[in-house]
Order: sequence, then C-alpha cells, then structure tokens
Amino acid sequence: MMKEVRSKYAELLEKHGLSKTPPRLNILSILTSRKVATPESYLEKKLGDRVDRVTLYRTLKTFEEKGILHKVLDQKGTANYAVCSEKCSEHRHYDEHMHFNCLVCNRVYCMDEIEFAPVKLPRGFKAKSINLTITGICRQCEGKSR
Amino acid sequence: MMKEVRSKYAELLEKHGLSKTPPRLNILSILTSRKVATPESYLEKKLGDRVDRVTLYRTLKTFEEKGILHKVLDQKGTANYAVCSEKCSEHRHYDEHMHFNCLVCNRVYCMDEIEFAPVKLPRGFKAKSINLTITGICRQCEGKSR
DNA sequence: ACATAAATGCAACAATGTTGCAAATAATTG
DNA sequence: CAATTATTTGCAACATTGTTGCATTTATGT
Repeated sequence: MMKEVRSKYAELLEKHGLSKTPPRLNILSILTSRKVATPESYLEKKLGDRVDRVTLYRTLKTFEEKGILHKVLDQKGTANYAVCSEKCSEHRHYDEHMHFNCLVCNRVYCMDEIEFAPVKLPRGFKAKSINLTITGICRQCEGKSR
Repeated sequence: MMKEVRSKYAELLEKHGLSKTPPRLNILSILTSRKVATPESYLEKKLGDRVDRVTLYRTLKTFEEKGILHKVLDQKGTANYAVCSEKCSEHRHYDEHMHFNCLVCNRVYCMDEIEFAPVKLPRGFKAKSINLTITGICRQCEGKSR
C-alpha cells in the first residue's frame, strides 16, 4: 500500500482529535504561513466566502481550547491569533511570552525568547496567567520612517 | 465676595481646560467613587438616559487624551476606565503600573504599588508604553469560594 | 456503503464603537 | 446681563466584532 500523503495541518488536527474539514485546513494554512499574530478580520477577508464568518469564529475558539492557537489582544482590544509553540496542549498553555504591538502597522509580534521576571501579587490574589504587551514602533516601521 | 463653592470634579475639569458640563461631571463623579477600573457598560447603565451613549464615548476619549483617565482592556478586550494618578498630564501618562483582572467577577484592579523589571527589546523595536496584566482570582472572589 | 456524531452555513441578534449634523449650552465679550 | 461664538450634546444611522439557534451537510468509524 502507498504511504498516505497528508499535510502537516492534517497531522496537527489529528493530534488534537479534530476532524479534517476544509475550513479548518484553510485557516491553519493561512495562520502557519504568517510570522506575526493574525487578526480575525484578516482571516475573514482572506477566506472570502470559502468559510462562513461564524465557522471562522467557532474554529478559532476550538483551536484555542485545544492548544493549537493563542489569542492575543492588540492595543485596541481586537483578537489576533498565533500558532502555539510545540509545548502547548489542551491542558496547559505555554503562552507566557511577551507581545509587541506596533502603533503604526498594528502588527502583533510574539517574542518567545524575551524573558521577564515574575511579579509578586498582594495577599489573596491568585494569578492564572500573565500578559505582557509592549506597544511602540516595530523594526520594519522604524526603518521606513528614516 | 463669598468664596465660590465648586466640586473637585469641576476643579479637575478646569485644570485641563474643559468646560463643566453635566455629562462630564456625572461621569467623573461615578468614576472617582469606584476603587476599580470601570467598564463602559457600567457607566452606560449607571447614567441611564441622563447622558447619551455617544457623548459617553466622546467624553471618555477626551478624558483619556487630557490625562484624566486611563483606559485598561480586560481579558475580553473590553475597555475599562480608571482615574489617573496625580502625576498624569496631557503630555505624559504615568500608567506604567500593572493591572489585575479577575476571571470570576471580571473586576480590573490598578496595582500602582507593584514594581516590575524593565524589558529588553530586540534591535529596532522602540517601546512607547508597557502593559502588564495578570488574570486570576481576586481577593474577594477567592474569599467567597472558601 | 451506511449510520451517526460533528461541523458548517444561514439568519438573526447583541454588544461595542463611530460619524455627520442639527440643536442646545457653556464660556466669552461688550 | 444680554448677545455672540465656539464647544458640546443628542439623535439617527452605520460599522465592526462576536454570539445563538437550527436545519443541512459532511467526516469518520463500522
């Protein structure tokens, strides 16, 4: 029997026990091809009428719950999505990295390699997750303005 | 002549060169009476039909620009507003404090006194502002569940 | 190939935020 | 204190983002 050819997206879905449907494969394909976190509006435009808006929202939610995607909010509170690192799973998200949000192009960068010190909370407050976002001018936009 | 009696809200507005209108005084009065950052929806409900929704949005924007209020986004990306510390002004916001967002009651706390270390960015990235938000369970909700 | 559980698409709605414009009002000037 | 003027407000209409219910379609296991 021939070895079955399957995309890495299909594998990813299988790994998380999700059925391989065209919307899901489409969405994954767009997201993995991008280096920065992607806003929902971008996906919506890119997908056109291949995927219903509601399906997009539901798919993003599912992916987030399964640990395939991280949701990151930009300075305007709009949702952006980025493919998780290998270490993520349904049960634990390793998204404790910082994000950089450019004021000019609005791009959201995931900066996995930047470390930051833990924060001490007052008595009685229990932390579940931490979110550090720096807004400013990104390398590309800084370069252009010179 | 009698010393003119004016509320601290009126003074605040005067200080920033804003006219003293009923909507503005109303909004300031609600915001200063609260210890946590206040969502727009709360203000809308509290104000009823005393203030138009559009006016509320415009007033919040004006206040933010003048350095009277800080806008803080909660984990859902909804805007919350808190009165600035004394040090803020139109030209510079001293909002480099962390926020705590409770997953149960959704309250947003401004934690002015908590310090955190500065973060080093990669070459070419210029920081304009930093936002550190921790989500978890706040003291009140933690207490209730025991 | 069939049965079935899951996923999709559609319609309708809800929440949040914005814009243009006419009417009202706060501050200023005489 | 009355008239003027620039600012602010309220209304209507619209834009964007996200959600829910339900009928139809499709992926998957047998």
